[in-house]
Amino acid sequence: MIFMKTELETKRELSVQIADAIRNAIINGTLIVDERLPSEAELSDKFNVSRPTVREALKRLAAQNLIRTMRGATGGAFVNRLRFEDAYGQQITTSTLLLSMNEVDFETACEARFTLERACAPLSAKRRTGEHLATMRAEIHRQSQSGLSDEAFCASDVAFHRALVDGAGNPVLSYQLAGAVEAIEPLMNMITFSARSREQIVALHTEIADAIEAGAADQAEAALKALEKYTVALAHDVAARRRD
Amino acid sequence: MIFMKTELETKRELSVQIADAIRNAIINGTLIVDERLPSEAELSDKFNVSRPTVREALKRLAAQNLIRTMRGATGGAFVNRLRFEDAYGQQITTSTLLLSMNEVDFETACEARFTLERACAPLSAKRRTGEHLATMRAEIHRQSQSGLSDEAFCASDVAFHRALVDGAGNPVLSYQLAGAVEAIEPLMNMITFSARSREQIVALHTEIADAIEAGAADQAEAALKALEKYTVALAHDVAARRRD
DNA sequence: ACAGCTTCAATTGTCTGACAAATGATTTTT
DNA sequence: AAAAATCATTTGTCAGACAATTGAAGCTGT
Repeated sequence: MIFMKTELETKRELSVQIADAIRNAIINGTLIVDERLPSEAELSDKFNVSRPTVREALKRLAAQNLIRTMRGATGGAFVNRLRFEDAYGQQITTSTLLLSMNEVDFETACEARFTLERACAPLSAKRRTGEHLATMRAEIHRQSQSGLSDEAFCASDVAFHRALVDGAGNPVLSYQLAGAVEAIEPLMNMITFSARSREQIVALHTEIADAIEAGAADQAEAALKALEKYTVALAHDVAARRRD
Repeated sequence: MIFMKTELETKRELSVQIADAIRNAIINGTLIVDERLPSEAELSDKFNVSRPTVREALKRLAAQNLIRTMRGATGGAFVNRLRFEDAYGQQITTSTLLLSMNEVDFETACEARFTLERACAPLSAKRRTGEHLATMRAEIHRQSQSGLSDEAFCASDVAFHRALVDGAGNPVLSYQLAGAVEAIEPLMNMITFSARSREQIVALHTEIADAIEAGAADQAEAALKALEKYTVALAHDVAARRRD
């Protein structure tokens, strides 16, 4: 069995130590994907702690998506295959909180997001499929409809940019960018988009989609740069109006 | 008080529902940084569950760095200010597991990493401080010493590239890149670096540092591109030799 | 032999009640 | 006034119990 009857350190909480031990076993490959961990009763034996303590440790791991648990005779805790989609959620929550709690100003967040996104543009121009293009066009169309709430407009904006990033065909990039693109949405939601500014954004989105379709990386990067500049300017306007 | 005596849904586990409720309160600002949550006893009352169940919920949140707990008369659970440094660790663990569990090939991971890193180069060329440069030079020096283990060489490589990224002076970028740069290290560790290839890498690092120092963004990007190409080639050699 | 039903055993989910350990506040003592 | 002892509160840990779930095993009727 994986875990010897080992005595743990003192000082730190037992559930933390146990969670660490299991996490390390997962990371270094001692426990492999879909492998079943010992039952809670067995683990309490192995680590010489009570079942509630073991459970707290397992809940810590579950919160990180490292294990899943199921009840029943064949149930138990299993090492989870961490999927990109699952990781998106964590990434977005963490990034959102980081921005809101550390009072990152809009400009900094915007710079990070567009810097990373521009980096994806050349790959996307080369590799995007028809589906990516279709999504981008569809979102542009949605954005140009009147009567769209600011939230819906922002959500569509996110969808547009994710299609652009996904077009690069690199899941690692998509994962990394998920945080950057989505975390900024709450900040964007503070902006009120006038008909005039929506029009401008739609025009830039169209320019981007055209460039991606044509395989014109430079053009896409330039349009993204213009979009960043315009977005920051909009945010400044809002801030200025707030001060009045 | 924040949480009304609310009845929860059925089906999903209670500790998950409670954790979600508190997490949402943190995200939407109902609970602010450093605010103290009700004691475990109070929470069990509020949610009509037992204390172990409340504790499992709190441990889930603690695993995500959303709260910290302290014992004693004035202790309790407090909303944690999520710091960038704390988030680095999570990001790296998650990214590492994503790569190893999803069998992302080296080339894809490498492409993502260098694509993002190249995006940081222009900003770093503009804003890097003397300290960033000094770190880069020091790591280059370390890398050129003989008798360095492959692991130490890789670790120094990571430190070099982090200094480059940090030079951009955008904490959001640094955070995002931490995962990309560090997660690839385990994959890099499978490469055996010959004296010849170390020499080559050191030369490219020097080229990068020179370009950053001179504010020459294009040159830095070109050198990074060359480094990516060389790294991928090295990995291919290793794979080819393995097949023999 | 096979399909459907019942029973069973293992496992997680939840509860109760208790005690230990830590720790700031309070009181007492010097 | 300073130091020491005490206290109250809160988290950490434990033991034991029962409920709920669920696949497996066994049984039954055809």
